[in-house]
Amino acid sequence: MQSVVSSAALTPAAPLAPVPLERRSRSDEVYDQLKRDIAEFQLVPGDRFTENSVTERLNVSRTPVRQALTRLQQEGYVEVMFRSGWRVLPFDFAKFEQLYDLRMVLETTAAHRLCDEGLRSPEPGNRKLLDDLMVQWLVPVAQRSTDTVQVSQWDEVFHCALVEAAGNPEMARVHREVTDRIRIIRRLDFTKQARIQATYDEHSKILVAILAKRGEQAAMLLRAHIETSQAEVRKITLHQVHLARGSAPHSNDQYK
Amino acid sequence: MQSVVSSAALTPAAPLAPVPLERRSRSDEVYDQLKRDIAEFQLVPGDRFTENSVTERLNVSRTPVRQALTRLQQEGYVEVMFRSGWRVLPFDFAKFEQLYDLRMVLETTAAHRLCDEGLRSPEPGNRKLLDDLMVQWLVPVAQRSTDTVQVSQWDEVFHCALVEAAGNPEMARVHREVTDRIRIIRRLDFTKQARIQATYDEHSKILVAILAKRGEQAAMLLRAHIETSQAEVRKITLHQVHLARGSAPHSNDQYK
DNA sequence: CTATGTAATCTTGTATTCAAGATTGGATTT
DNA sequence: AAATCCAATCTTGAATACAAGATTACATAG
Repeated sequence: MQSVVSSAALTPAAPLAPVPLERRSRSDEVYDQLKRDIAEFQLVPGDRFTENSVTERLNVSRTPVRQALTRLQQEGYVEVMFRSGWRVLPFDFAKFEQLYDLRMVLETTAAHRLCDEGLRSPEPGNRKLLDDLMVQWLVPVAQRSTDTVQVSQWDEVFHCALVEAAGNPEMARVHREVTDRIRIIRRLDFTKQARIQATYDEHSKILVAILAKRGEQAAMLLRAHIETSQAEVRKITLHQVHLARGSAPHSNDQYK
Repeated sequence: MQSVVSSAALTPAAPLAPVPLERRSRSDEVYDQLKRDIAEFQLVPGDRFTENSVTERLNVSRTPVRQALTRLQQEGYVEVMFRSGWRVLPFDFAKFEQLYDLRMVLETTAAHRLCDEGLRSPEPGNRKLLDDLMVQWLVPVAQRSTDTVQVSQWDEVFHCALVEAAGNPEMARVHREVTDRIRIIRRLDFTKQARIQATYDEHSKILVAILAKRGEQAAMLLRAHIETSQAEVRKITLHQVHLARGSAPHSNDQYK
């Protein structure tokens, strides 16, 4: 029990990717479910709810519910009101602006590094990430998807893969957290067909620039791409939020 | 309402500063205590321990202990082994490299923005942050502190303030998390007097460059400054860790 | 009708109990 | 002596019980 230290302390932690079968606890299930509910407006920003409402709906005890809520609170999705219930944090547009900005910093940094990669190690694994993106986005117009939900998800994957390919897993992790946080608002932006075509066009340009090792151009295109989304966010109204809520498969009164 | 929220998000989780006005639960106390124990080598990377050992030492029930441990697990400090205890994650030097790298990206971005601030809003509050730094670091050699612990803490504050002054609270929050994560290794780097003088010199140069709105130079100096620390990290040996452990006020066998 | 005081009901924070294995130490067998 | 089996002991995950207030519904007084 005692001097495991000397040997263990130098041993690098096990690689994250091949974690052999993660143990999924009830807390994890509840966490994922609640996060989904928030992103899909089952739980509307500003809404108040109690631990028991979740308990009854998901049919688990309060313990895993509380663990999940604590995690979500830590990550900035909900807040607890002492002995007076929980609520989904109301929309904070300033915070979304900041998150979009942070996203831009991380992604443009990644773009630059992908283009300077000749100076570093080639990283075959990351190379494959990029190749997959090429295959998916550099396609004839006729082969482009028209499914807004589909393209919205692919868009997330595109940007995450870009950062992951840059080779700093911690940076990628932070970027993924940011992606999670803005998902709720990003979804409202992806309703128009025009945005879909623009997304294909812009992603293509970005990939071509990276392929040509033109870092500054790639960064500039990314910045413009993200700024477009950011501009859309500023047009989001509470009315739209309400509409999205109505379109949800189930109303949220099961939380009341 | 949301003022409470934003203030919470803006509250710097300073090393020792108690979070103001917030309701402090037992879980929070345990969380802080355990985090301190890890940063100060009361709990050594690789060490295994049980929930009950913490329970007995801090004289609280398992519930708040578990909440604190769950948080620490989420943040990458400890891991749980199913029905077989917990352990402090062993040193992962690759991860420290990545965190230093991320830190560099955030801080150089901040430096650039502080220099381009003429184009943006002046932000009087952030201006004061910078002024305070000037007062603290731009002093005659005779007035420099020689207390390694003191300077080590001030160094953290310096870099955090720089990022905060850049005006993106979310970016500052992420930077603060990174700062927390590398504290354990940073401490080992700040034992030599020579590093202290170098720190004063380098911080001075960085501030002067920012004052002169020379963004590229400021970023370059920051990069060099952080790379120096990063290089020191590569020299850290387990022997040093063991020494640091021995110098801790209490031995850690109270966890056994 | 309005305002107020109060008791019943909720709600979260913490402690305790129960469940399902994992670990361990020792007796037993080969 | 070495290996193996088995029961007692630990350990975490989840459920439940209890504590300290916060909220609410309602009766009552003005």
